[in-house]
Amino acid sequence: MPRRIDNNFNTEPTIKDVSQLYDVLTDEEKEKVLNNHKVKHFKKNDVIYQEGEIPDSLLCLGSGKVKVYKVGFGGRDQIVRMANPTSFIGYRAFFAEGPHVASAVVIEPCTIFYIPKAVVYELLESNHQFSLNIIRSLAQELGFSRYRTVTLTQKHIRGRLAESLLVLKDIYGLEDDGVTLNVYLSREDLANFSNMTTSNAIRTLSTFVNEKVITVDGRIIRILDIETLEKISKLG
Amino acid sequence: MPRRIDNNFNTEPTIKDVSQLYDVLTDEEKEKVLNNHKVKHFKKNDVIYQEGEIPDSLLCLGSGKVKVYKVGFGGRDQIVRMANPTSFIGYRAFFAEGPHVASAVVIEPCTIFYIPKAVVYELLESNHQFSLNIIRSLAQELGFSRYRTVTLTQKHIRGRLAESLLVLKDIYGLEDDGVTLNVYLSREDLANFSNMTTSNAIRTLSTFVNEKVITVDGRIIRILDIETLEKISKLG
DNA sequence: GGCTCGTTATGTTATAAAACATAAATCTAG
DNA sequence: CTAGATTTATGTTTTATAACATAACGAGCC
Repeated sequence: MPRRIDNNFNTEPTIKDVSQLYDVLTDEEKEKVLNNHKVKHFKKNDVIYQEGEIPDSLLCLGSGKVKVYKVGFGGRDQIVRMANPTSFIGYRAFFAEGPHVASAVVIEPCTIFYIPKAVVYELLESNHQFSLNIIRSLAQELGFSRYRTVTLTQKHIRGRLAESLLVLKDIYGLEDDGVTLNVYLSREDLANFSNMTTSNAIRTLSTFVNEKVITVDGRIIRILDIETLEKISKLG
Repeated sequence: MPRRIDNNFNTEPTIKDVSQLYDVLTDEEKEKVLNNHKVKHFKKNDVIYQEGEIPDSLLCLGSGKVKVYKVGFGGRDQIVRMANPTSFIGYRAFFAEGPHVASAVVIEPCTIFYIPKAVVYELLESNHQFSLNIIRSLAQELGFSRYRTVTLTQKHIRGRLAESLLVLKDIYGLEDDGVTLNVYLSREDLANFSNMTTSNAIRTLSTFVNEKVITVDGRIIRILDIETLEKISKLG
């Protein structure tokens, strides 16, 4: 497989990049956040948190890529979210004040900011715009989750996989060439994101290649014909 | 079919009953809400809101029962929520500041309180505990939605229907006899809640009756053996 | 009382997708 | 550089569930 391009090699992120948080704070609040957060680095396949753990900090993904998945019944996992910078991760459990009900694992090397619970709750109290941002994030993610429930239960395999590729494009974008999906998942992850077996993900990817909708080179996927891909996604 | 019992015949609800809202307000804020809300009544099968509409008020269900569903691809609807008093409805779209992506229809006669957008945003600004309640609600509902995504995609028909019956029991409870589900859905609604065809909902209900797990009398469902029902739900 | 329409019930057939079975290709570690 | 493990690929069989087809039942209406 060709080398992956590291888009962040020259820009080590800081918590100031988390605009959802930092942009709405007063100078005093910014000071508090800057002095009261930790930075951790994770490498590929590291576990960031696991189902059952109780969160004690709010986590922001500064750089890298993360999958969030629930362990299913027949052994198959369901990826419920693919997170991109700079968004909060594990924040659903944090704000529900309960345990994580999914696990987060690194797809691409990550920088993660940890803001202690007490600090976050002080911010929620002092800064209603921050609260509004959290509310809006949760509301949008709930909308996405319900949409996915319907598509994952009702669309056929081709539609589900096509949709997943389009969702990944929306989340991570394309590389400079305008066709290469800027995320490299195993067939198994792709299957777990699309609610199908790994075999069927492989098979269906192959048919997309045969139909000249995409090309596949290892884990690198190039979208050749996005209109057709959207049509496949729509028709189910 | 026997007469349905109206649990609210002697208690017309008011907005003061919406504890998630009213209990955290200051006297001044209570006054504002009391003077600035509308009450509407709906009868069975009425549409409260529809996919695509833009919400301009926050809605609270004072009494009654509501189904929230998304129109699927193959014509089959997916019920994404069954709402009970006294909870907010349609609030996901309201707080995401976008259109409704699902429709809400009355299952049992409803009283609904409408609080105008401007008033809600004033409250969010002045009362951080109210914001926290909204955040917690959304976070919990997102957790439920993701859980359902996994069960609806991975459990088999029996497991899905068993789980739906248990979820309905958790939401609406049982009648005084301790066995009768306190909600009366058509087989079609039950199917749309459980991601299956109406035929299969009918068929599977019958097998549960044969196995003496439940009894069915029209739309009245009695849970005879909840341990077995939980086992069926767990095993998929 | 008989009629119509929506709902419930049940049997049969078709099919999408899982499960199973190998094998080839690729990566990883010693 | 080789050996083992993991991932990808592809063909075959099995099965869960949708789709289809009637029919019985019940509620509301003339």
